[in-house]
Amino acid sequence: MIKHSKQRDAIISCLSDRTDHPTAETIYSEVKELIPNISLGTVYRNLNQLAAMNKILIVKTPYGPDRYDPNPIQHPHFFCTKCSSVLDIDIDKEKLLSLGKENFPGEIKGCISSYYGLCSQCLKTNK
Amino acid sequence: MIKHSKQRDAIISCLSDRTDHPTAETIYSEVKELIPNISLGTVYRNLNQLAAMNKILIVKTPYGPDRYDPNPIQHPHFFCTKCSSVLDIDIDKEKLLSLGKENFPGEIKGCISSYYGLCSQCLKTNK
DNA sequence: ATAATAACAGTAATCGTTATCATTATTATA
DNA sequence: TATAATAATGATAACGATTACTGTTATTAT
Repeated sequence: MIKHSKQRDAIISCLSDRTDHPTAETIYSEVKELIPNISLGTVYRNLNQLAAMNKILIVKTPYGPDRYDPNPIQHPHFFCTKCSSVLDIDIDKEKLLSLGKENFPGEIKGCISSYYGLCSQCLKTNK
Repeated sequence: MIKHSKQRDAIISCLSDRTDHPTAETIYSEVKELIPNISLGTVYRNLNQLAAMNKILIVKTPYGPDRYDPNPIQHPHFFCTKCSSVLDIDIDKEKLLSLGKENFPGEIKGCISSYYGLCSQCLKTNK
């Protein structure tokens, strides 16, 4: 049985409506401004709980700490190797899955796709 | 300038010709039978060095420790959620890349694709 | 043979994350 | 509304995987 908590509320409201896929540490330091004595463990505990309830997504990164996504549906991400930003990348999930299912003898339940390279910002300033 | 070492030789020969994508710990305990006083740090140092020279691949897993692949060319993997085995899955890399390139404004340099589900072994015994 | 130095074993330290535990806050029930 | 049950908390310790350090050993160039 789940009980209401202002910490969880603050974490959810910090994460929703953002597209930058923050780390737990980032969420922690932002929520800290509203609830100064919140602890990092509370942030992790709630993020894990929310992910277990399918309200958010944990985004595993090739390097560095996990990032968190307010969109709970698994979808592909792009990792900029220059500025480390994490972006959504619009790819039809079914196409990715069917590519896997074509030649695999087991049962494919899902797919985590991570693209990497330079984001459009970095591509510009790189010039 | 790189110097020869029997430890590195043993690590390479342990990893080559296997398809099970062992962890550093697995490689460590197997090489230990030939070189009993080898240390885990040496295994990690050499695996990282070999990966930096593009002789092997480090396979990041959604959960658990990294795995190592004697095939240095980045390619998709399948993770069995039941037995934790890591398998190669035969998917055309170019198809995956072109799916990403279609609608992305930056420059895509590569793609790490991780499929998961039940391997054929587990699918059978699951019945 | 000697000198230079890459690689080593052993171990401490790091990072990101999870677990523990006594206390506090929320909710259900009397 | 008071009380009891317990979920959630803050603080901190512990964890797993990996990396960094340090004095010693092995390999290579001279």
